[in-house]
Amino acid sequence: MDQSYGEVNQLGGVFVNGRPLPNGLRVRIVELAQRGVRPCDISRQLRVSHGCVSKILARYHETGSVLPGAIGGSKPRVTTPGVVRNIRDYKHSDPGIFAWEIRDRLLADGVCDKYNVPSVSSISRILRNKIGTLSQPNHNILGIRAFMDSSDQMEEWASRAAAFPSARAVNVDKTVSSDADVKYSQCSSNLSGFVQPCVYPPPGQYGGVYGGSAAGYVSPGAGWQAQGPGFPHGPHGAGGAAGASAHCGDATHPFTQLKHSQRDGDRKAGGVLNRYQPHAEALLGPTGLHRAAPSPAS
DNA sequence: TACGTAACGGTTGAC
DNA sequence: AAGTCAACCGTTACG
Repeated sequence: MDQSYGEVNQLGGVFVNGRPLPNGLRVRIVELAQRGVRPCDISRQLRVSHGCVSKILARYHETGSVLPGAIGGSKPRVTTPGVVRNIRDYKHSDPGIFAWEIRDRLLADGVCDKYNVPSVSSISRILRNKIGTLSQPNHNILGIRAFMDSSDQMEEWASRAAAFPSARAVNVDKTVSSDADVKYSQCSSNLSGFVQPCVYPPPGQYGGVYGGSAAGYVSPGAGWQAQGPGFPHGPHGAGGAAGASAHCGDATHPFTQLKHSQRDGDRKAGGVLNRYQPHAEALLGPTGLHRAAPSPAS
């Protein structure tokens, strides 16, 4: 994390490998596209690779959000102690109950919703590895104590196509960058009316770097990411991000664009983004940058 | 030439 | 505390 940030692409633009373009630049891309500027021209004008322009526009059209997805983090577990306890109760009250019946009951009883209910296979595993052992005094002999082991949760998630509600949404603002405003604080644009370029926090950041030529590049400091805590726990989401503000010119605006998006299909299909956040639309507030008719896939 | 996208190398954050 | 893993990123190259 040194000053070594920043590389220059073929167009002379500066970027940081692995990090999202500043929101301001992302907004700018969408703005230009809405004005009818061709992607190739946007690419040249902003010195952003056409692939990136394509991705951002595709993402925007698909999800209505210009914001990057949440980077890093882990999936929230679904087999919480409470859920396991319920499963155990169901099993005790009806030893012959099937996993799928337990699943149904978890939903029916409101223990879980469709987004965080464990898969049948997960329930089976819980019954086998946890509940089963709990009722068998000799389970220690076998050393089967892996209660809520990590492999479990991963497997659960893998088997679970369902999305996890707001958990993901909340993660968005962590990548909320700020720099943008430095170069792209155009409150006048119609898009800016919806989304204020967010703030990559503090000084020394990377901001101002983007979109310019390499010559204009000022080695950014380490403050580039003032990301909040990870999504599962952090005060993200509408609340968390609402607390943040974005600068637009010398004015500050509440940052509200929290909409998360579906994965762009980079390497893996169906990123967590979409899985975690079926309710993302709810977060696309009036101030969020949205299309006329956002239609999140799925 | 313009564009979509797979591959790649990188960062991030929870576990 | 450090390592692993699976998300995400933007660039590049290819069709």
